[in-house]
Amino acid sequence: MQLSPEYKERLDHALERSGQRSTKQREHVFSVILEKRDHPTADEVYARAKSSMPTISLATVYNCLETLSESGLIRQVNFEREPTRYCPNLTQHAHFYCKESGEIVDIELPDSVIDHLKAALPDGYTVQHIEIAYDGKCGDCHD
Amino acid sequence: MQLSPEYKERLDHALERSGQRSTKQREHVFSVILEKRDHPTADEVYARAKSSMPTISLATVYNCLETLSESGLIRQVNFEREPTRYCPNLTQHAHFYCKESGEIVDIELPDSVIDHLKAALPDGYTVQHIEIAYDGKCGDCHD
DNA sequence: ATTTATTTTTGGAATTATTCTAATTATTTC
DNA sequence: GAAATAATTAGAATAATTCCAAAAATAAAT
Repeated sequence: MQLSPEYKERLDHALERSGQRSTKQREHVFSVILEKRDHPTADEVYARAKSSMPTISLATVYNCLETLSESGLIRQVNFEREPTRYCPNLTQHAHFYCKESGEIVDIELPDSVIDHLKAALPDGYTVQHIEIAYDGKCGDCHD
Repeated sequence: MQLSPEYKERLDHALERSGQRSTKQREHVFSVILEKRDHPTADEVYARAKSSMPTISLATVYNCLETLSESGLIRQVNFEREPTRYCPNLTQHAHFYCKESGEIVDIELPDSVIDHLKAALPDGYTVQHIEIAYDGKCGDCHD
């Protein structure tokens, strides 16, 4: 429930870099996301955050998630029309959504795959981000 | 504005296969999507559909897009939290979203790329679909 | 062919995730 | 510590989509 010194420092630096203040709420939301390394929705983050900071509001959770994303400390993950989820894993990875269990699993991707994907683009295109989402059935959901 | 015989047949077969009826509205929505091969939202489809079928309702457009998707005649495309778009290109392809022009471009992907992506999955996982969305700047938007 | 049963369409209301607003509170700067 | 700036809050507003119940269309059964 407490942000480790190195993450606290990372947070402060990232916020400073983008000209924003370090606040109790931002720190708390960040710690909530780091604590259980899954892919919670804003509502879930709100529920978890409230348990040790009962006065925090949903609007603030949305605000914090937004600033954390902008500062590059977390990532947003979207599946179809479902509510946006938030992810503290900053490495280059894709997401696998298991239609059976609802589980979302990070899939680490070798650079070579990304290179191949970039090579598929027409000349003159510059890429900022590639979002890759699998769906299917995860290992636990097989017989 | 008129569905060609081969597409009419394809529509009827696909609907029959999934136990649904062929209706004027479904046919019309399908033709609207095929006519201009871009990536319209439901609202845009509604606007285009109304011009030659003024009585069609937005709810029906949503219904038709849903049944066409379920029958495998069109695909849904999602970018972040933006409204769902619909795409008549059924080949294996990704989408490039140009942040400058808003343009969405189909990117054809060689099988090898898909194979590499599948290979990145842990053992025991089965994939149903892989959604790949690039964003960045397209060729037209460079100096 | 009519009747009966099943699907679709329709317009509007309801839902849901998210954003906006204006007032209050906290943080930084002078 | 006072003034300026930024962040938080609660609740209202928004926007895409879905739900609903009645009317219309299509198919099946007599």
